[in-house]
Amino acid sequence: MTGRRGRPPKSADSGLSRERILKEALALVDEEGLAAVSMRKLARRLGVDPMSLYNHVDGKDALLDGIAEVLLAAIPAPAPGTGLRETMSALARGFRAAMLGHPRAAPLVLTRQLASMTALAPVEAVLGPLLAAGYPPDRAVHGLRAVLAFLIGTLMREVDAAPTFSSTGDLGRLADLSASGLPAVAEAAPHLAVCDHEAEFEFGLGILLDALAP
Amino acid sequence: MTGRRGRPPKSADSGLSRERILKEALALVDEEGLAAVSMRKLARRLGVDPMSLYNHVDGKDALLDGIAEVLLAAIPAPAPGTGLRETMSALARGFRAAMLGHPRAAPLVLTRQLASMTALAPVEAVLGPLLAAGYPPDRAVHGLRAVLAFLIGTLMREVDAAPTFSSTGDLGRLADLSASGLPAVAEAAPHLAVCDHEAEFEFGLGILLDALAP
DNA sequence: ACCTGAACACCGTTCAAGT
DNA sequence: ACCTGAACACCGTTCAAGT
Repeated sequence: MTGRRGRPPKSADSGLSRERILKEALALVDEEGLAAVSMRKLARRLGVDPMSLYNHVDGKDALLDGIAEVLLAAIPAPAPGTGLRETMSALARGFRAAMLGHPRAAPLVLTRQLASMTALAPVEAVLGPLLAAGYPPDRAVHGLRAVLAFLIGTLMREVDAAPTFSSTGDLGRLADLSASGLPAVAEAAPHLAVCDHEAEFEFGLGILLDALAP
Repeated sequence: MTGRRGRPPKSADSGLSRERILKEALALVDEEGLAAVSMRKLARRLGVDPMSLYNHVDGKDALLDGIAEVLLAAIPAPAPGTGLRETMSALARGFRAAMLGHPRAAPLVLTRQLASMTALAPVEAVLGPLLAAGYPPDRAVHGLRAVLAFLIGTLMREVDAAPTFSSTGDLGRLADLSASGLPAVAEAAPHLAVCDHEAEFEFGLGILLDALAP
């Protein structure tokens, strides 16, 4: 019984691991934003040679996918056995909360093609009640995707990564809108110049859930 | 009358202009994708020193914003005077068509914070009929934003920039889904493994328009 | 007013070498 | 198995110089 299971401490055991790398990468994104992420800077933060990262992660793109999966994994599974509407609503809220917890990293989830199976648990949680409610599988998938599209679109805006087509709340903007010469824009200017994300989210989600789970 | 309006051909008149730069940049994105865009490569294609671009464009980020505005400007204004539902539906289709015409550039529109007034024309076109139909301004803006969020989310998926949470149509995937051990996922696997974008778009848009413009 | 080229401070990744 | 550092082929942008 030598302990250590055949892993002699030898020399440069830096304690690096995929998990530690992803955690530090997420912290870096939270602090400095996506544009600031580089393999070299991340290595510096970990006190390690840049090339060491490649022993645990497949390159920069795989690193970003990894961060996305960490975020995705934070979505809580809804309590089983509750009704269709409650389940869908809880999942949507969980998704939103997970993204708003890391707004600068959220675009990684919202804009990347993720191959992972990580996200299948939420899919199951939505699809189950839809099928149980009598939806034929193809319509259930349509419904799932419609809600997902709305979620992605709203969250991109909340996270400041999507076009508002009108404003972000600064004051000069209100004047611009009023003076645009477009009558409807001018009339709605006070509302275009602000965005209550919470209300926006509830409004859209309400429409979709009314249609899918009345 | 000297003609030439005080612009002597002098020397290195390269014929560069903001318009020519943006056009070539869009072509570059169409051909090689967003990741391949660099000031230096773009300059090479234009037969010009990289730094010359900075006389017409404010840097790489402004260049990307410029491309996005070119795309946005391609959305046709809907015929005025038609009904609420027709107007919203036409605009949604026009937006979608403009993005699908340049799928690799579309993320620039869908994921960037655009300060431009370029997009106010479509906003006016939607808001006008909503207000005329008796919507109070705040609810009209809610409706506008809900549709926009759905559009952004669906288009991100169509353009392969968003997570599907299940698949992209390859065949190994279907097997994975069926064998996932998740009963609802397995039952819906054939539908999760494919995505008829047209049908998906109509389904979601239909729900929203039914709620907003019945 | 517009164009140029050298220079600076960065990148991601390959490869050969170490332990 | 994991870590290192030199090297390669790139980046965006500043600045001084040209016309």
